[in-house]
Amino acid sequence: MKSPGSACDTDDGDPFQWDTREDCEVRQILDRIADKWSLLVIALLDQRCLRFTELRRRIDGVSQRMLAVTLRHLERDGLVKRTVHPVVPPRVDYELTPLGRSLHATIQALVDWTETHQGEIAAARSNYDERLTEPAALT
Amino acid sequence: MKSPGSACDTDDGDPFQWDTREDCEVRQILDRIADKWSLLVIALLDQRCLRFTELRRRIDGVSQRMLAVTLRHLERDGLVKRTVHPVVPPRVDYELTPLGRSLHATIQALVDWTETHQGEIAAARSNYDERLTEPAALT
DNA sequence: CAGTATCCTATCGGATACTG
DNA sequence: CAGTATCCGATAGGATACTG
Repeated sequence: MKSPGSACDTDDGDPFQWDTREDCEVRQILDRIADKWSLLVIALLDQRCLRFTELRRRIDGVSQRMLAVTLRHLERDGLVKRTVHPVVPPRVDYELTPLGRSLHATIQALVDWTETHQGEIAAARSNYDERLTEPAALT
Repeated sequence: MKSPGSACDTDDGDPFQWDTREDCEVRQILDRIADKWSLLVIALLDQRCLRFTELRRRIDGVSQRMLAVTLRHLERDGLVKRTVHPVVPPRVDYELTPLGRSLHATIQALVDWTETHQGEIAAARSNYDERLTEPAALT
């Protein structure tokens, strides 16, 4: 029943299935940190508390809208604490919660991995790309 | 020059800037694992080598197109090895490279974090949401 | 200052049809 | 079996204008 001579045995009898859709828990947090600006915001706020405009200045290229949306998401997930000071002009401080700091520490492992292996990845990409552009060495 | 009475000192004099755009290295791999199917493919292939159709069956809801695109990306980044067996009907095996296994191990930390803290996240969301729907307790 | 509202576009990903 | 090609809708995100 099994195809021999292969490194992979294909007994697809065992029906091990994964939580394939959005109900997978890790998706929730992955969608959060993977969007364009969240990770940057978390990294900055882990250094110190910042105001809205300070964040805008430090994150080059972020639009006012997207910074607001990003902060709202992070606040909703309990990763960022928003503090409104009732003064004029208004002043709002953003800081990481303990949960946010904990997440940032965990993400740091991924950042470190990327720095360590970025050379391998770049090499793999070059290899893959040139293999497509010059299909010369066939023999 | 500084606004006193705040927990946050706002000396925005220090110009610590981040790599805000796509040239940030971690973005490369974050964009890879954060798309809809890559993480699932990596997780499955870390258990064992699989064929195209086997992956399709195990990943409920993935389209033929997106599975192909996902695998091509992972292959290009050197995370997945593609092996074509010259037989009819064609047979193609996919397996993680050592680099891919290494990445999956690193991601696992994030998965574990999510499982540990999903309760806190859910609680924060409920809290945030109900605070919007019932703005009653103001006093 | 710290947002919200509106509009618009680019990319992601699904459905379907076709092929070596 | 293992894809590719084409079309098409949904959504992320940018630009701009307005507000408490």
